[in-house]
Amino acid sequence: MSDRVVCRPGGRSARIQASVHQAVEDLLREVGRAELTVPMVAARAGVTPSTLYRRWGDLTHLLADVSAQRLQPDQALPDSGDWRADLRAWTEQYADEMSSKLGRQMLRDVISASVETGIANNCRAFVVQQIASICARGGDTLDAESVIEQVVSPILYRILFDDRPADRAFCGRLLDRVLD
Amino acid sequence: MSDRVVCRPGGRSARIQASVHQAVEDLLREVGRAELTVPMVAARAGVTPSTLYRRWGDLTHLLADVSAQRLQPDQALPDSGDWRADLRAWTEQYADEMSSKLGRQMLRDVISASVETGIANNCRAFVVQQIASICARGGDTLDAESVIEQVVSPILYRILFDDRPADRAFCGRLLDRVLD
DNA sequence: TGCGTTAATGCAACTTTTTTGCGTTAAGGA
DNA sequence: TCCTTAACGCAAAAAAGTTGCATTAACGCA
Repeated sequence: MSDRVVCRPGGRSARIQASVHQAVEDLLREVGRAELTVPMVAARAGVTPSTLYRRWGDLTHLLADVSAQRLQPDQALPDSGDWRADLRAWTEQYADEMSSKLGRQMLRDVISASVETGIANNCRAFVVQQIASICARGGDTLDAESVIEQVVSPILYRILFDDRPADRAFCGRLLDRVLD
Repeated sequence: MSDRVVCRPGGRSARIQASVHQAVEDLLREVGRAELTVPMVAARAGVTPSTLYRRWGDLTHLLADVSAQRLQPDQALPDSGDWRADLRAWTEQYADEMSSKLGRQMLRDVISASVETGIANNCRAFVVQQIASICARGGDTLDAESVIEQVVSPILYRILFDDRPADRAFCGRLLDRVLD
């Protein structure tokens, strides 16, 4: 499973994991999520399907694992000197990224796997950390928790449950509210 | 598919749909979501698996269909005379329902299927309608959209991405904010 | 009511995916 | 270097998913 303790992470295991992750990312672009299968990933990665089934359980958990890792290494936070502007920029980029087809798929996979594994909690922690570091620039007059509740949550709700887009205007309205 | 136009809804089709839905609900309680399979549902419902594959496509869409229907016929909204109290009661019950294991599974299924079908949008519409009817009691001094953004969204974010519970205290804090 | 049309289902053969047992490989430790 | 064993490859078996064709029964129409 994706959250298991890797008991023997040296050489081979790490090599296979990297190969599999790469295969998933490539195939997601080439054939799309709907057509993706475990045997297909295995063939591309040069391993037997049984390896994937044993390590990740099923396609959902494998995709969740890849997605969770993809969610981590965003680019470094830009610092314009104006923390409010930085927060605006971060929010708009976040909304944009999550609204994309790939972003929605990642959300879906992470949520699906999260019912048992709590992998989504890690993604949240990462987002909190990014927001907190921006808020710190403003002397913590605004806390990350408020941003999560009043900005991030409504954006994700839009993406997941609403046909209307989480566009710039929407983000701006949410930010105006939380920034007093 | 769940959102297809039912061209011939009379007699048999309706009977099969009811039988299948019932089978899903029963089996969800008996064996749980993880062990549920299409052939299992088919056997319980007394139909062939191919019927399910043809009508619903796969297990995810079938479960999303059942979940979406389950989300609709809640009990009638209680009217205590105090619309703010009604909103509080509705919110707490909603959070409670969605926080349960079954609730989280339903959210997961609806979201998963929603990437293509937009079935989640229907669920949102229903929630909006319920909230709006409560807000109407207060002369629309509060609009449903605000409640969605500032109360429902953070609750669902908690359930989906956070280990901490969406408990009474949390709901209360959100409501206090939106009620000025 | 009776009849024709055809959507929807049942059945069975077939393909693909998933599981499982067992032998082999290679990482980590003594 | 050797030993232990986690992780993998392979292949057989089980299960799930697909598809073509025959049958059933809903719906429209006279």
